[in-house]
Amino acid sequence: MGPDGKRTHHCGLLRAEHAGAKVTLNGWLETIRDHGGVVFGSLRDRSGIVQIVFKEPPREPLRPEYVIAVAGEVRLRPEGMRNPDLPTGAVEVAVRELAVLNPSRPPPFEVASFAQEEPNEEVRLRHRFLDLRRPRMQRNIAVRHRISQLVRRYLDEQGFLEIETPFLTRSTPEGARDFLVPCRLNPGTFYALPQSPQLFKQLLMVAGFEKYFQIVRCFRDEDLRADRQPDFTQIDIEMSFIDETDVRRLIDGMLHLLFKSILAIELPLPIPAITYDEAMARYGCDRPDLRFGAPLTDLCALLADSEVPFLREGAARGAAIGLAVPEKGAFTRARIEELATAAATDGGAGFVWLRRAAGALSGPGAKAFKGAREGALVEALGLADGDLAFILAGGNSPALRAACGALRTRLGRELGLAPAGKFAPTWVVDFPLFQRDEERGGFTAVHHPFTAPREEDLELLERDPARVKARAYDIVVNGVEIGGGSIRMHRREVQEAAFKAIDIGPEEARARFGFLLEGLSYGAPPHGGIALGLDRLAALLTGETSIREVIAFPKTQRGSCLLTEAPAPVSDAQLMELGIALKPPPGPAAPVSGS
RNA sequence: GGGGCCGUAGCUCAAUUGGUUAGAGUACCGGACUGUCGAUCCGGAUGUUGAGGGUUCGAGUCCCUUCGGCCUCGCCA
Repeated sequence: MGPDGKRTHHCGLLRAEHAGAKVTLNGWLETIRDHGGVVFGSLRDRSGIVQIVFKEPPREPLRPEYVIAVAGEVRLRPEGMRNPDLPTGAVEVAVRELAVLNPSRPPPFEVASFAQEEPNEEVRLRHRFLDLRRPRMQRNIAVRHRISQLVRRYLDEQGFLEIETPFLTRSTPEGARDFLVPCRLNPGTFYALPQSPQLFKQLLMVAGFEKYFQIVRCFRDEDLRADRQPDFTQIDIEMSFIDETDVRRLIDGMLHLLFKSILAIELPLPIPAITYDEAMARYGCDRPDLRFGAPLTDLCALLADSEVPFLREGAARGAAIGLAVPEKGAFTRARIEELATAAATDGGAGFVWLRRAAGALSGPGAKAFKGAREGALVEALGLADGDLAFILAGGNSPALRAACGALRTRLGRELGLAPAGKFAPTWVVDFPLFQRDEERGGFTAVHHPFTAPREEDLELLERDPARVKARAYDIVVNGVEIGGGSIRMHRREVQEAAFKAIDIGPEEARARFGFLLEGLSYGAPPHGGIALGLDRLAALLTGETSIREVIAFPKTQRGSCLLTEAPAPVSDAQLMELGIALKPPPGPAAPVSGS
């Protein structure tokens, strides 16, 4: 070993062909197995694990997670002592020299590759540097890297330019809550961290770059979820002189490349599309999980003359839905009632349920389907033997659909209806442009206020905004929204008309988005784009259910980082410099001290 | 802001209906051992039961408050 102990080889790459080689390895000691006369260790670096052997006891104490350098000779292991579970299992390194580069305190949890007990997430996040040392996390982070690199190369080959946009920018109080950053140079003013580079990428199109992309951090101050962090990463794309199909084919190709490179799965192209209306009708959800069937079935016609009052009345109001799943007796009666009750409550409806077994219907709902109606129900729902069916009726149609959609998702999860390893990507298209704002009245943009309406709906913009369809598209895989985008309005008049439809007057539009309107009036080309959630994509491709598993340093549900303990108070001096005074915390007045 | 689950040794968990000194595996410390590979064997030490309050003869267990983690509804153009 040289004086610096630098490695000549990587642990996980040693093979029989290296036998006889003099090597120096650096890494972390995974385990130490001391037999008195002979001592074995497993040495780990990023590439993997190899066994090291000390024929004489090491002079320094060795413990798990010590960082060491060893020099010695690669040897074939004696016959019968190979380890078939290890890629390096045919060899071992006989150590002649050892240097402890750095000892380690006993780790709070086992880092070793064989460790089965998963420490709880709080402990993992508090010691994230150790958690990330575990093989699973090493792999996840490496896959994420692969995705980024593949995407960069793909888009570069397609002629895209990677262009950065500012993080310190202007608050545009549409959409999510902004994170604000006080500006010292102009007391009382604030930057906002971008919710997305939306306006900048459109202006880059005005600027004539034609094809832009960026793998970029976005910031939204909203509540967290398993698939939502306050700062998250988008693959952001914008193109000029294109239509919806161009964007979709571009992303089809990107996903095909990613699935092939990372999972060795050949996605059939083109990725199919379903309209928003169809998704809502069949799955009660705008991001349906198409890995399994169990579509919602409209039973209004079948139930129009039902003897059961609530079924008949629901059908008359256009709110009667049936749903069948291959349950095969997996649920208890109580569980079925629980699931149905929850859905019925959410949908403002009543319910019955029944089973089909040995060709006959049974269960509390069976008596509502006697005689001819039985066959009609079996056919309508495609009821097979072992199926469980829910029939919900009442309330209003959209609410009932949503409730049934949630029920379907839940049944899919609890019954394991989605085959493992299956991926069902789909585009969702023809979204409405606007939705009613229940709180404030009027309309808000479904996607964002820069999304173009369909050409044929332009005249509806003023007359009947609810019926305007958007040139927007979401890409959904296995019930997860991976990304979404739209063709934008590139003509100023259309953009202003759209603002008007969502009650943004000319002054307000100028104040908030003046620079965009300006840009649009100087020869903006037709353009559109999309943004994909890199975190969600990485979770999907690693098989993780939370994006925290593919983010090196994620935040908890309360938005704090358990490692750095951010967010944290700042000093009075810092606040003073920024011209910021904190209000006293709310709550009961502090008791008078003393006496 | 609402609903749900959870918090016991460094870690993963147990602890009967509220009842003796809160246990186990693992990690840790000491010892033995020349072919293990999650080594084995012998021995040892390890607790603010998240925190605070209450009920009770007695609380890990019941009640209230609070802190923290997770899931979820709202929210997330």
